[in-house]
Amino acid sequence: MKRKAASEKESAPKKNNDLFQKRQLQIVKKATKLFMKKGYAQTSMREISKATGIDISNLYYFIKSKEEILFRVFEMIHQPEIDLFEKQGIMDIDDPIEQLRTVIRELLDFGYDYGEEILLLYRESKVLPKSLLKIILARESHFVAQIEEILKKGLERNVFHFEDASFTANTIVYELSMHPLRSWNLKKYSKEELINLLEKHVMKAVIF
Amino acid sequence: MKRKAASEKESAPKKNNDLFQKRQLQIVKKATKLFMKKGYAQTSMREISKATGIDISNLYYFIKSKEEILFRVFEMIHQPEIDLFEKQGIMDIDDPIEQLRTVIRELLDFGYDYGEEILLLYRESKVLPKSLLKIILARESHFVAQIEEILKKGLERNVFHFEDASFTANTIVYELSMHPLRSWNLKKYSKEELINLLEKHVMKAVIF
Amino acid sequence: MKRKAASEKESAPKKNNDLFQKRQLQIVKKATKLFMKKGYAQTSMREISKATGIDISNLYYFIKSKEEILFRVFEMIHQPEIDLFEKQGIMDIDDPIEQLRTVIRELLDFGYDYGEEILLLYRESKVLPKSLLKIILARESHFVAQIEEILKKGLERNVFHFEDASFTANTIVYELSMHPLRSWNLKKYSKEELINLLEKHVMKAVIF
Amino acid sequence: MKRKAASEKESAPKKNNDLFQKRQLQIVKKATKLFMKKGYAQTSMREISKATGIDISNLYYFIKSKEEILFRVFEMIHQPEIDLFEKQGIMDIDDPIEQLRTVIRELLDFGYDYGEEILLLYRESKVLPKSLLKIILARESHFVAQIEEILKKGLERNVFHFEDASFTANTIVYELSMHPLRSWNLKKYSKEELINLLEKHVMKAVIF
DNA sequence: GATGAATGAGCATTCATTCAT
DNA sequence: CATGAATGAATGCTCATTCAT
Repeated sequence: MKRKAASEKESAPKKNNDLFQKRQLQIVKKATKLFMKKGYAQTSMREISKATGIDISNLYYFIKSKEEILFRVFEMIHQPEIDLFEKQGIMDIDDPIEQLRTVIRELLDFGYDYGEEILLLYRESKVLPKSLLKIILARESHFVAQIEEILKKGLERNVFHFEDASFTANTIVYELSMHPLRSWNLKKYSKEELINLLEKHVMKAVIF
Repeated sequence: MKRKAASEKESAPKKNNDLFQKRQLQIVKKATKLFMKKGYAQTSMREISKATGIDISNLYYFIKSKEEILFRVFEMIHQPEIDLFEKQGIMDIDDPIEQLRTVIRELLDFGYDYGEEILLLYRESKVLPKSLLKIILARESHFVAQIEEILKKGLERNVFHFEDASFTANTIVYELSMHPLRSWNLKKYSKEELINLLEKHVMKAVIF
Repeated sequence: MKRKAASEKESAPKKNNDLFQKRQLQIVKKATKLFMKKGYAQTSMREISKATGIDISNLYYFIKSKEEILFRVFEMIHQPEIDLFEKQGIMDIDDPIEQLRTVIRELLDFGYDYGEEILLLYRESKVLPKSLLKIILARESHFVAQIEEILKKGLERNVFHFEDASFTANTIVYELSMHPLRSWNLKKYSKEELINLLEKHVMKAVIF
Repeated sequence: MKRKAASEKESAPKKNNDLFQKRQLQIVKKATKLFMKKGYAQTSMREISKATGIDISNLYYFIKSKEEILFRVFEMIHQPEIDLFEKQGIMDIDDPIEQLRTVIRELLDFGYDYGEEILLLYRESKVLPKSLLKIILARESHFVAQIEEILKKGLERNVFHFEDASFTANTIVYELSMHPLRSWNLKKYSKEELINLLEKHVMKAVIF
């Protein structure tokens, strides 16, 4: 129902300065919360304006369109996943079992805390135009590929057993989102219980 | 002036006749397609009107609100899942392994064909008011409970091994939705390949 | 989908500036005329938009709802009545007869010129929600109370005679609205004739 | 906002029979209640249909339009006023004072009991097209004229004193509607108190 | 007499976005 | 950087009324 093509304004690369980026971040963060609570379509720019305290026309000084906000929300959600591999030095762990276990634990932890954000990702992707959606999915794929690598290494060293590395990597990533996507049926488990159960479930799938 | 309170509207379940129900079905079916393609919020009643060929005001003769359409869409999607257990005589199979395998195959098949519908379910549930959402989730829970039963039987007979029946049942149901939810990363697999891979993955999780 | 609850809208009393208030006044004034001519329910926002030359969506920038317009119409009609006592120094007149006569003359004059507005008040009050209606009625009561005071003073000084001050004050106020409410049967009288007749009628009721 | 001219259908004078008129009455009575409670514009034909239990399209078999219902409502409200003079043999009373007093008492009594109906009359007259409104107003005028006659007789016999018979008759009729029109400010009085106060007020105006 | 289905115009309100200052 | 005002299109929904059976 878009009003107009986002129109590639690009007008103002003038602001690389802090304030500009700070404001953008502020907008995206508040928007994330609103989108999670009410859904993207049900959240109006006026509400984002009110929540941030930034006047509605000024809002458009910092972002090009509502769509761009959603895109940046998605970017922001992905960031921690990406950081994971870099910051925690996971790729440096040699033992594949240990390595996978670490990834899983970290991700489950993340998935538990950022449940709503992940849900948002699944729920509202459709809103994005193909071009932007592609960027998001590419990030995801890269992430899956990293897990695939770990799996392959384990397969070579004969500590993992499974048929198809790519499929298995996907399964693992998918399972890590189980809690956010099905939380209503998992309320009876504590965070620790759930993480333990899922960890075992995933490891079982690759070990035997 | 606020729209009239939704009250006083219940009144008329007078229409049990064919045409009425046929029209309702027609509306819900077309709406399903539109919702899948564009998202619920992005689909207007006018579009549904156009797609069904039913005048917009007449549309409201058959359904109470846009929300009701979504609810009925969800109901309709759930129906085949529910039928599964009843129509296929699955609950009559004695051997748990055989029984679970049958359920999985049936469900995967279903999940493959109705991918977009399932996606819709995950994506747009949030739109429904709590009261209606509860009804949808109750159906889901019932469905999960049936799988849990199979699992428990297998556990008693010592052919299945896992820690927590409820959790495992949830996992299985969740995995069955993997294809619809992550299709973009699974395009390289044929339907058969995917079903085989998933079947093995699930069975592995309960057998060992 | 119900219109959003009226809540969260209060937010912005930010605009004290001229244009904003000027526009509001412009809207209310035009609306008054339309409401008088066609009735509140029969006047659409589109018509108000057209009459004011303010785009319909911009209209909503200045007023919250059609209902609010009606409320402001009522407020505006009441204002001159209220001003009467303050501006004309009526409360400073000592002689009750002279004082009452002045009030009557002023009000009749007002009632004659603002006949349609008063009619509107009687006709459309029902549209307002209780909370707003209360505000309107409170103003009326205050006005009646002021006349009651005059009457009581006259009673004490033994120049007025009647049974019940409150009732009589109400009667007087009511009679002042006679022309607007029954104009169709009073067309044969000129403004002066009518004012004279009514003045005598009212004075008679309190003097003897 | 009328949809279409009432279109002088006239199609069916076939039904002079009881049932037809009974149904009409039933409709008008229920409609009166709804109009009083919610206002004419805010009452939909669907609601009238529901309240009467008569199917909405069948409703149109008995009445030509929503407008006609309102007209008949007005007719019905007027009827008792008209009956008054005939049924009670008021016109046969010789003494003007006694006669006027009787009229007043009867009318006040009526006005008290049918307050809401009278209010409806004042409130919604505007909805009627001129042609129908004329009929209603003619009835009113006839009614006023009857009171005028009584006044004139009293004037001739030198028991009444006032300047203008027509004006005074109008005033009296108007005052008789005081309770319905200003009930919010008169709640503190009982029916008897109010009738007594008003009776004295009116008689005072013609006697001295 | 009664019913279900249809019609088409209309409604109040909200939206994302832009412009001039 | 910030603000008030404007724009124009869209939205979900309801209306009085009529038609064919």
